[in-house]
Amino acid sequence: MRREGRVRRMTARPANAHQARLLRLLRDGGPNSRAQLGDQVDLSRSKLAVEVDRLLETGLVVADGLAASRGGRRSHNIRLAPQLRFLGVDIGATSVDVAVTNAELEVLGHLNHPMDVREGPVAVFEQVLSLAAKLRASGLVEGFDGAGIGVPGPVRFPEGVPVAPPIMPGWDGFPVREALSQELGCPVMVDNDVNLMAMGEQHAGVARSVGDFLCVKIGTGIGCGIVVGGEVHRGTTGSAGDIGHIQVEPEGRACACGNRGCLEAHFSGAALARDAEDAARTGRSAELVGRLEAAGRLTAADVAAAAAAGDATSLDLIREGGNRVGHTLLASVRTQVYRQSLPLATGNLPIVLGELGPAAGVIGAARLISDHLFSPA
Amino acid sequence: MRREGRVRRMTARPANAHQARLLRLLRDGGPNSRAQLGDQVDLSRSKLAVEVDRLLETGLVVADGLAASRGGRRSHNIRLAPQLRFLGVDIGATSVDVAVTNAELEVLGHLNHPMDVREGPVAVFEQVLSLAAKLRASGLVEGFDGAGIGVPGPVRFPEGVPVAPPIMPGWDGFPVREALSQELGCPVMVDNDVNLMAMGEQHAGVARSVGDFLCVKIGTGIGCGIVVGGEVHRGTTGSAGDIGHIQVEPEGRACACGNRGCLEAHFSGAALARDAEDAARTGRSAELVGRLEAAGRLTAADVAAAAAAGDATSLDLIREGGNRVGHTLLASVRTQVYRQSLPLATGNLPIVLGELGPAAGVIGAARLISDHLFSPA
DNA sequence: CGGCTTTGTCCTCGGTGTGGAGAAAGTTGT
DNA sequence: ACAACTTTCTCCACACCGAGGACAAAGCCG
Repeated sequence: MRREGRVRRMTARPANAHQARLLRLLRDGGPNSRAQLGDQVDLSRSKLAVEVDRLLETGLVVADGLAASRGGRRSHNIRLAPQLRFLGVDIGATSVDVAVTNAELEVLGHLNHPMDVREGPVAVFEQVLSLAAKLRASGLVEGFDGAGIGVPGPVRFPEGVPVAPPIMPGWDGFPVREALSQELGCPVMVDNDVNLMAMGEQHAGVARSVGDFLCVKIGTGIGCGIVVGGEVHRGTTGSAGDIGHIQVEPEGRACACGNRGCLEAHFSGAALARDAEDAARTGRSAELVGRLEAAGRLTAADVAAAAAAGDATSLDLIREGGNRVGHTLLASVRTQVYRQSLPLATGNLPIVLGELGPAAGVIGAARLISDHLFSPA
Repeated sequence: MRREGRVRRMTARPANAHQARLLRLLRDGGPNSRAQLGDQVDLSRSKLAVEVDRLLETGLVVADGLAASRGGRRSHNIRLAPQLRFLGVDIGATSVDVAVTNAELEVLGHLNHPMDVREGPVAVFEQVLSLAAKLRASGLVEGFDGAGIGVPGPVRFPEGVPVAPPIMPGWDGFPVREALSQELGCPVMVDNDVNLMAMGEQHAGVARSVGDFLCVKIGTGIGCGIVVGGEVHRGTTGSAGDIGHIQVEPEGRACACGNRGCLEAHFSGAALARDAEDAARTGRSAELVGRLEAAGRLTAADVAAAAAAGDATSLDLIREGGNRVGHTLLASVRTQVYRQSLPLATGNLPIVLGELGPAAGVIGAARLISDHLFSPA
């Protein structure tokens, strides 16, 4: 006997492409009347009714009252089952984000915890599960119907396993998908964090209704999500967007990956150093002023050292760097790109900041798993 | 009454996706037995028989004797109608290539004629039609069932119209597809020449069975064909692969497009100059030796001037530049790419020369139109 | 020449989607 | 309040399509 009040988790999957299509329409467009759905799918009314009825039987969608009239008899509203829950996990280099969404990918709860990814998969997973438990305890959710997870490095997508990740060597080959699926008892999909950020902005952010775009994330590392024809392009090895370690300066600064002159080592580091010198000159941090006078200039390493020594300004710089630098950075990127390319190519090429911030990753993760579950079995 | 000996041109189109699939299998795999086709398409024998019979009725395919036994009753061979003919046209900056192929895209005849694309669409079309007439006169073909044409610049693909092409300003907005279709009396598709080169190498060249690759063409200009998941990616404006006018040197050499420091202005020009100095030092060309002694160094402009003055070596340099430079160039590109990227990304990244040479463009053009015609109407 | 395999054809049968008829449920105008 | 019109939903008959089995034809092998 089923315990009362207990919510059955999603077991069914769409039986065919039509049902999958309907589920995605309801996910992306929210509740819809049967008639509205009919306008969008090019099926006969009878066929549509059959498919909707089957979805109702499986419990994936539920009836939701009557829709407003469009001039005649009112249609019945349909929506995705309200108790469906997806878990979105975004593992960054220095923190993990965990969020729970409904089937329409609206974030119902979101937690963040600072944590170094280099502590390894076991420790990070413990943290992820503890955050997920906290969300569960809040009463928003009794269980998860699926989970998406992003990691800061290349992923062999079909298996959900990181491969040769430069900034998280301990994760190489760790069966992320398999392990998390075991722990949570639900389907899991794994992807690169920047790909998920791209999917998040595509679903609910600045890239809504854009079919082709690049999503560049400048954080601890630099990565690039590539969306072609509405689909994320991962490349054979899952490293298609791994632009952080392209060499931009032949004999440049040493990088964590072992090479010299990587984009990542220069670009994000240099920006941080510039900001630190600013802070020193305006006297905001005695610690930085001291280091500046001693060395004549500041580097990213100085900021890191000052932060380790407890300097609040440096900590702020590191923490907020991404956001604060954003707008100036954007202007300079725009200038460079527009000057260095043909007007035809850039004429309709907006370069803008993402609008979801830290939510992009977890929303993208939820979308990843929903795309997986809302596809024919 | 139909005149005797006259070949009816292709009028039918595949009626559904299954037929389209079969036509492409026959195009790419040559004649096949019904049984072999059955192995590849996942249809019941009855269904397959029906679709093949319908294709036979339309005349798109013909029976072709008995296949070898595979241990039991021998199957009947099927092949694409042998009289089908596609015209492939490749308009380069300094010459036009025109070839005729059968339905399996085998080149039956190929003509080249030096010609400056800047003479404009009317003059170039006249030349193309004259070359096509010459092929017709050779008896290989009585008419064309479709034509593909490549032009050296961005194309608005659905309409088949060049847009803002830097090296052929007179072609901007000229209705290439419409005009050629009128003249030839058959369906025509238009694309960028580098995209067609990529399709050619994909069909019959070095990129066979490769789903994702870039095809870089270094000629008068520099362009890049982008193939993602087996499909050419053109971008919204058709300028996705237009890398020739990316600025690589902030205050570099002036380019025909009006900017300074374009990849195209530097890269191909510099290589040419290096080769010219070589030629001068080894005393192969008195003209170049003179210019070298006068100026201390040689530039692409010097080579052009020497060629204009009738210097044979310079003419050869310009004409054969692409091929001869190929291998050295390739080595240097390889070195740069491999050093500047992560091993994961480049581990399985061959960088090789195309193997079709000047045939790549026309084969790609034939493939473009065959893809169009061998798709559901 | 007899068994075995493969291929082609025919036929039946179940599933599927279309489109019409008609009822149910609203809106608008008088 | 009522008539006329619109929209939505359900039911049903019908055409079509494709799968798969039965069987015949054609070939191989010993």
